[in-house]
Amino acid sequence: MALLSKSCVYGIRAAILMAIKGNEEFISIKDIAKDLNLSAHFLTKILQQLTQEGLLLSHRGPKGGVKFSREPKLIKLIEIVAAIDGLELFEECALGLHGCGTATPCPLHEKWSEHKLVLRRLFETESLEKLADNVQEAGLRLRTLSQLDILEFNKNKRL
Amino acid sequence: MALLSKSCVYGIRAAILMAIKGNEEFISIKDIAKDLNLSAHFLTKILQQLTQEGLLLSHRGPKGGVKFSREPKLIKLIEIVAAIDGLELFEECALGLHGCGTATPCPLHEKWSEHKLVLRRLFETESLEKLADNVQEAGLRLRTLSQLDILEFNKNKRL
DNA sequence: AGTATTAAAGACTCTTTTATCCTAAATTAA
DNA sequence: TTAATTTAGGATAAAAGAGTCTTTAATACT
Ligand code: SF4
Ligand code: SF4
Repeated sequence: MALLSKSCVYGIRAAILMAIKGNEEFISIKDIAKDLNLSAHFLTKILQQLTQEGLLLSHRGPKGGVKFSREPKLIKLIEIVAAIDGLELFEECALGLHGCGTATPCPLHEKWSEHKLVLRRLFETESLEKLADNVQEAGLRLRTLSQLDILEFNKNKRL
Repeated sequence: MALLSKSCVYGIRAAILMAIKGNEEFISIKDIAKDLNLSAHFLTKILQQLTQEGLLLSHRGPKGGVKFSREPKLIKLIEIVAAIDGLELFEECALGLHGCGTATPCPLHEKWSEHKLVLRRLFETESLEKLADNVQEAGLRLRTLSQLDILEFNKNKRL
């Protein structure tokens, strides 16, 4: 199990890429998909969710694409996670018990609920812009790697 | 996305139940499944993984069942997670990038790798016995709830 | 020896996630 | 107005996860 679904990871990567490109004009999803080495159709579906949540604005036709509805600086990672995976991760019990109540807490309750909060803060704190800066500084590596890429990487041990 | 797969959660619940029952004799999987309100066949599959990892001993035939290969006191939660879900959660990047290297870290690297460690320590620290005690003190609630149970719960708002 | 009990193993089904493909609707530009 | 471009949306397919069912093998008890 990964922490986030693949869709969510792709969504985050796309958002970081968009933040890097700035938010001046609409960016075509096809271009983003090409940069990330993803299927454009698939990415379209994912970004649709962000559009429906009001995080992105979209525009059809030539010169169309998507852009953030507000400054990337103000958009936190958790907003993207919430739109795609939901907030379950930060709100549910690690043991998956329903009918939670602090009156009769299940095992792990204390430690996990404390931890959930820390995790949540992490995603609430990180803004897209900060991540974008970080990517640029360190040398971008957002691209989904194909099998060939991985072979290449293993040969070169740097990418 | 949940933190742990359902199989893993079931495995942990079963293990806690077993720890509560003590480790004197083999416990029948059918009985555990009944207590947890799970399919016995399904639980068998899950516990098989723990047996194959050497965490449990199994024995067929009448009076057969499973028991821990060592004291529940010594068994940490992470061992069960490792056997069922693997350690990916504690070892992989939150953004799912391959070819990780601290030389050219991807965004989130610092925060997430720090956090991964905390999460790992949490699972490394909690022993089955401690959880079992906790369950008993607070009033056991390991049972998987059926839809009927949930209705019932919502009526009573306590379980 | 024979029967009942129990885990192991594998075939199979159902659901969810991931991914692809095709068509429709909106929009721009010529 | 026509053609090209681009997101939206639905149908479908493939893969993984969750769960069921049947058969087999081991074991204990009579
Ligand atoms: S008691 Fe705590 S850990 Fe258990 S379900 Fe409730 S919040 Fe989650
Ligand atoms: S750079 Fe850090 S976060 Fe990125 S893949 Fe490597 S370990 Fe994971």
